[in-house]
Amino acid sequence: MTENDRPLRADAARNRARVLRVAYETFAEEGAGVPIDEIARRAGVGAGTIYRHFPTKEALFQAIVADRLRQVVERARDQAATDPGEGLYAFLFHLAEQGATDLGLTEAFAGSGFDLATSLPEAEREFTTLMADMLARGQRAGTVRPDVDVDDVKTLIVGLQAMRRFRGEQAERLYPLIRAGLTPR
Amino acid sequence: MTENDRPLRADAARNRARVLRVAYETFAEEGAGVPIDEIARRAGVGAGTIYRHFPTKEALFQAIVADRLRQVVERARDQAATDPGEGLYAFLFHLAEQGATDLGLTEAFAGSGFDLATSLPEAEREFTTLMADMLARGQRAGTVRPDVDVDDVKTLIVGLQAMRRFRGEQAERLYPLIRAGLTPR
DNA sequence: TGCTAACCGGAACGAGCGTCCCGATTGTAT
DNA sequence: ATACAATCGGGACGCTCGTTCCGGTTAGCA
Repeated sequence: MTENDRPLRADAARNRARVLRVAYETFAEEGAGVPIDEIARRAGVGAGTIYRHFPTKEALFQAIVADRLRQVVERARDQAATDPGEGLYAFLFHLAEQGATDLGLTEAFAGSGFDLATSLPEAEREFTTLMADMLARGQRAGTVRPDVDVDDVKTLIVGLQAMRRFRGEQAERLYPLIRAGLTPR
Repeated sequence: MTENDRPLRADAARNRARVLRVAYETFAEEGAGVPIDEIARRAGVGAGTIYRHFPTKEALFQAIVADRLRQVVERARDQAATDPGEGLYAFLFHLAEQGATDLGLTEAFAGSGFDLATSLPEAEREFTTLMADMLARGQRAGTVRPDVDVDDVKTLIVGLQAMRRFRGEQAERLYPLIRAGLTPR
């Protein structure tokens, strides 16, 4: 019960929203390593203002990642409903593209100094469930090998995002190849 | 011509070798981010001693990586000579395994704050040539798709090492899958 | 309008790390 | 054995960055 229901003062609410928006962009561009002062500068506030809304830098990063994950999961749900056979592939490659423009998300998946399952267990569980679902659908539709499991898909996501992050658009050339590897012979 | 041909004093030579050996192990375990003081402590010397042999931490890291690359290339040459069809696959998966126990090497390939082609152009060229060679052999032997090029292989290496590094042995389950993707249908 | 609690910016603090410096030590040539 | 130059260890310095603190400012209510 650390909740505080009293509504924020107008300026405080404005600043909080501003910080969130700027932090979102900044983590995406620079990754989790960016200094708090840089986010404060971009948002036009003092560092103290950020710390009044988020107890640590880590907490701010988590808030952003949780939100980002929610978006990704939502999108994937639509994808899966549309085409069971393609859902998993569309999701994988979409995630890879996201990783290209969102360094923070990539780091969250890779787990560099930040364990998703520990920090955001709820979001992680939702994400895993969704993936299991899409995988099963693909396997039923015959577009995905039956011997692939959820952990394999998670591993693949890490690899795909690393390729996309470090090798740029060059990585896209490998998507068909990955798909071929996942397809039953 | 920044060379200095005068032989090192006995203690200096001993320390230099000791630092190289310890730095090798330490970068492998902890990655390029490990403090110089930690390497100095493990080697039983002062930080100043390291700086007398290597102008910067970066230079020490480069020296280690260059050596590591040389080993990898040498091993790959043997591999390629033995079995043209399997050479590329053996090399890829060997590199992935190396990445598991050698964080420094992984970082060098991924290019996180360190561009191989710029820092060690010679080693990089040799590495690239070897890869092109193995790729061509595999394609001639019919075990590798003809539409794959050297850049694709480099991208794959980044992905494989990321998988191995962040997902541990779990990554090995995907090796056959990657191979399937690379094999002509 | 005036009061006050909430909020603000940014200076200050402390920890971590790369690099430099210097008085003490030691290898080596004579 | 002696002398001197090379080398050594580790403390000092400067910088970055997360976090805290505080004197000044402002929103919201009476």
